[in-house]
Amino acid sequence: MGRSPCCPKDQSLNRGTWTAIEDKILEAYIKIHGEGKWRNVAKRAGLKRCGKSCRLRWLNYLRPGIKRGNITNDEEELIIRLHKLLGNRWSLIAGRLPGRTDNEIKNYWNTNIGKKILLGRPNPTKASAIVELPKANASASCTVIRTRATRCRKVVLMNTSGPQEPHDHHQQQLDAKPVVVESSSLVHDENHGTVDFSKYNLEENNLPNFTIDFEIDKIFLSEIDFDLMNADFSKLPCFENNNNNEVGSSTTCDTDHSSPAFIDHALLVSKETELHGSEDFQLMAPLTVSEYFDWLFVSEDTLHGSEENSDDQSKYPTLSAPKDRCF
DNA sequence: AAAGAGGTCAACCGCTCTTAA
DNA sequence: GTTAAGAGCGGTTGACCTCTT
Repeated sequence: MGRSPCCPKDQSLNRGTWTAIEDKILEAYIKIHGEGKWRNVAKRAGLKRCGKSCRLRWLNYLRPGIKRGNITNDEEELIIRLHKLLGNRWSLIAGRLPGRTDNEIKNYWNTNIGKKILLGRPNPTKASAIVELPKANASASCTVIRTRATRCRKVVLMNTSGPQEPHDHHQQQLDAKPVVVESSSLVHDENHGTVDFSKYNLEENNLPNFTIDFEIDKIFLSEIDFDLMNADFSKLPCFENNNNNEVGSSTTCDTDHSSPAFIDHALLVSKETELHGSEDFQLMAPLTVSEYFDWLFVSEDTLHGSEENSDDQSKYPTLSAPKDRCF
C-alpha cells in the first residue's frame, strides 16, 4: 500500500544539470499542452526526467517572466522584511517578488542575507535600506508570525463603487462586493493606487493586475492578534461555497483554484495602516479587524474559539457565517 | 601555475497538503 | 471516509566557479 514513489530509482532517469536540448523539449511541450500532470510531461515529451524535475526546471528556470540577474537593494530589503514576518516560507516571500523564484530567494538568503545577519553587521552600502535588520543574538526580538497562508492564491478586495455615506459605514460594508484576483497573476504596478474597480465588470475576467503595497511590518508586527493570524480563512463557508453565490461566481471560481481560497493580507488592515492613498481603497483602510469580521458576520468570540479544545484544529477556529449572506 | 578553500546555485530529496475518484 | 496521484514546499546536496595562498 501507500504511494508510489514519484521518481522510481530503478529507472534510468537523467539527473543533474539540464541540457539545452532538454530545456527546448520541455518548453515546447508545455507551450503546446500547458503546465500540470508533470509525471506525464516527462513521458509524453520523451524526457528521461522525473516529473518533479520537469516541474522544478519549468518553474525555476524556463517559465516566462523569470527575472534573471542580481537581487536589487529594494528586493533585498523586501526579502528581509518578509523573512522577518514569515520565516523560511520562501514561496510566500517569492510571491511578493515578481519574477523571482522561491529557490532563488532561498539561495540568496542562505548565501547573502543570512550570513550578514549571522555576523550582525549588514552591508554598509545597503544599510540605509535596512532599518530593522535583526542582530545575530537578537533572535528573540525578531518575531516571526506563523500564518496559515501557505497557499495564497487569491487577493480579495472590496469593490466600493458609488458614493460613500459616512453615517452608513456598516451598510456600505454589507453592500460592498468583493473582487477576487488570482495572486498568480499579480504584478507590481506603480499606479495601483489609482485602480478603479468600478470600471471592471465582475462578470468578466477583465480585472486589473496589481498588488497593494503597504508597510507589511507595521501591520503584522503591531496589533493584529496572533490568533487571527493563525486563522485558516479557507475554512470560511463563504469561501468554501462561493461556487453558488451570485457575486463573483464567474470571477472567483472559474479556475481550478476555486478551493481553497485564501484572504490575502490585504484585507487584514488595521487602523494604523497607510495604504498608498487611494480613494478606491477607502473602505479597506478604516476597517479594523473586528469590523472586518463584523462584515463577515463572524464574532471574534467565535474567531478565538474555545480554550477547551486541545486538538490541533482548535488553533484554527471554525468560522461560521450564514450562507445566504456570503459572497 | 597549481592546489585548496570557500561560495554559489541548480537540482534533488523527502515530506505534507490538496484533489479527485 | 479512504486512497492514491498530483502538486508544492523547505532543507540539503554537490558540481561548478572564484578567490586566496
